[in-house]
Amino acid sequence: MKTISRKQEIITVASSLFNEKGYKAVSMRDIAKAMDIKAASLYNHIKSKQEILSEIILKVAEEFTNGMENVVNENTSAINKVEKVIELHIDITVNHSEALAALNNDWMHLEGDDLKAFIKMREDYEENFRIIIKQGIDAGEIKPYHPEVILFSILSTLRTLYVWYQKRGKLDVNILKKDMVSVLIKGII
Amino acid sequence: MKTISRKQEIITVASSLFNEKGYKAVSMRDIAKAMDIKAASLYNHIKSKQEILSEIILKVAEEFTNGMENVVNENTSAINKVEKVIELHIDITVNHSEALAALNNDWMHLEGDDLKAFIKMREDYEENFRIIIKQGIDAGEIKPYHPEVILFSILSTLRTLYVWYQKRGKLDVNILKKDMVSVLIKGII
DNA sequence: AATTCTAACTAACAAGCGTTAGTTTTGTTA
DNA sequence: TAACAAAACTAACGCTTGTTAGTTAGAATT
Repeated sequence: MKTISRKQEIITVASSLFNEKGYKAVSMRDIAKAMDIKAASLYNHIKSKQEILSEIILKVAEEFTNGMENVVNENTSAINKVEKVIELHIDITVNHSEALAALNNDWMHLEGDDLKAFIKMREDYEENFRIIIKQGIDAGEIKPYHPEVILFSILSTLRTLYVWYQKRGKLDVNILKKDMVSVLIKGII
Repeated sequence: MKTISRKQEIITVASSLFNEKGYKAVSMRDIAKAMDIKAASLYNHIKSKQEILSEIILKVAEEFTNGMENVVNENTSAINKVEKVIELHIDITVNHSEALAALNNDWMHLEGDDLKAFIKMREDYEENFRIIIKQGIDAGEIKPYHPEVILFSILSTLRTLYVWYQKRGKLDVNILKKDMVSVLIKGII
């Protein structure tokens, strides 16, 4: 089906523009111009501007949710799970760096059920991470700092990674994983 | 002069709204409504919406610049300087948490010289931090990880601190400093 | 009491917004 | 070659945007 691929094209172009200036600062005419068509033509492929935003955000949000689900259900040490979460973030960052801008900065412009779904996913994700860290502390694998501070510190770094990845032109994924795991883990064990 | 204080009031209210929804999603009518006046009345005190944004952003940006200047010129170890930078971020976060939202997410909506000035300040700031870290590595105080990864990791955490500070209701500043310094420093020494 | 200043107001503007309706072009299939 | 579907187009809609002009009410100063 051609329509689906054209829709995907719109979403990709929109992601890139949202990444630069944010959802509210990008008009349908901006998106159209970037594709060399007129704004009205976009509506042959998508229902609304909102739909573009929620497709961008919820798709990656689900990747995070599924990835975290897998990590949680693995039968390994807490430290190993943290390592897996770091790698999950890096994989998603490398594959969807522009979508992450919308996810991080424009999620509040989601509406209705999409907004609710996103917030729930985000809360669940943080809670799972929190549990992993607490288990690590209880097991003596992780230093007994305040878990909230550890969670915040690691998650901030991972969530902002997309900015740096875009700036410092496309580093090698495996080197990135090794370095990030070192810096983020060695501080807490 | 009363005008200055009324202008400050507008800036404070605007900061709060920008913090919630972002610069482009907040209209002059929104700001006015939050102050129980009409949008046109705002222009008795400010020149434009742009002016509100640049006053919010450049004021804190200068605090960062000055703070970093002081740290760089101190005569102590690199680790001690990193510690001072962390404390600088925490102090600014505690005093201007809502302005930091604009600084982090809406700086690209600055225009002309304001935009240029901001970008320069930001680059200089990062460069100063980078130099401190490199000196620490050379002196053997800091582990020889890739300096860029250390810089990115610490700076991401510090820059996102305002979000967590707002969420986890106003923690005690001194405890916060102690915890952050622990988690961020102990990982790299 | 007259004047000046401050800070609000109403009314309106031109431009831009997301979106719809109806039409035409384009490329593929019967 | 005629029919059909996909994807573009033009034109317009109602609404919101930042901002200006001109006016007015109240307080402070002369």
